Amino acid sequence: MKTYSLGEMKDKHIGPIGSSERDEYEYELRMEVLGKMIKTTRRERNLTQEELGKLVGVQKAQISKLESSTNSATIDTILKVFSAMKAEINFNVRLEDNFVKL
Amino acid sequence: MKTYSLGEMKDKHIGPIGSSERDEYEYELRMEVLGKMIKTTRRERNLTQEELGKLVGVQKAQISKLESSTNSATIDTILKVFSAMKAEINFNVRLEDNFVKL
DNA sequence: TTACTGGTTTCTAAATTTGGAAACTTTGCA
DNA sequence: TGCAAAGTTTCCAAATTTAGAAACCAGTAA
Repeated sequence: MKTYSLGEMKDKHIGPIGSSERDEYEYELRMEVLGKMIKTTRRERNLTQEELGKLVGVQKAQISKLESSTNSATIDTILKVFSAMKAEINFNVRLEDNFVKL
Repeated sequence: MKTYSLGEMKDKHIGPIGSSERDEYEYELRMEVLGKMIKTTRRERNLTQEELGKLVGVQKAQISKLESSTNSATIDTILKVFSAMKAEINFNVRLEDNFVKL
C-alpha cells in the first residue's frame, strides 16, 4: 500500500525544508503539487493520460491540464480523478500558532 | 498545535467506520467534509464568518457557501481560506490495492 | 526518414464558481 | 418576548473551469 504525503512531494519536486526555493514557494506551489500528485499516482498505476482520461470520462488534454495545474481545479474534479485511479486522497489541517485575532 | 485529519472529521460528522452512514456516503461526503473542516478551523480561531470573510477579502455569504459546500470549491479558494486562518492544509494519497488495469 | 505513442497547447462553447447585495432565518441572550 | 449578531439563501453579473476538437511537439522504434 503506497502513500505519498504533500511533504514528500514537496521535498521531491521543490526542495527540502529550509531551502530558499521551498520557503519562497511554500504557498503558491500547493496547487502545483496537487497536479504532480495526480501524475505520480497515474504513473504508479501505469496509465497514460489517455487511459486515465478514458477512466475518468474526459479527453487526455484534460488530464494534461490537471497535471500541469494549468488552472485551479475544482475539488469535484480532483476527487473524480483519484477515484478513477482507486486512490484515496485525504486532507488534514494543522493550525499554526502564529495567529492573532485583531 | 491542533490537527484534524479527514478521518476524525468523518467520525465526528458522519459516523464511525463500519456504520452504514459512513460506508454509504464515503465517496460523496469528501467534499462536504472539507467545508466542515473550514468551519471547524474558523471556530477554533474564534472567528465569525464575517470576520473570516474580511480576512480572506470576501463577504460572509461566500464563507457560508464554502462551509456548507454549496458548490465544489476551487483549490485556489480553499487555500486562500486556510491561509487566512494561518492553517496549513495537507493532502495525501493512498493507493488502494483493488486496482486492475484492463 | 517515417510512423506512432504520449503529452501539450490553442480555440471555442457550455457549465460552474466567485462575488456582491440584500433579504431572510436562526441563534443567543438580556 | 424582543433585539442584535451570526448565518443562510436568492438573484445576478463577471470570471473561471470544464470539455471537446484538432493541431502541435517530443521521443522512439522500425
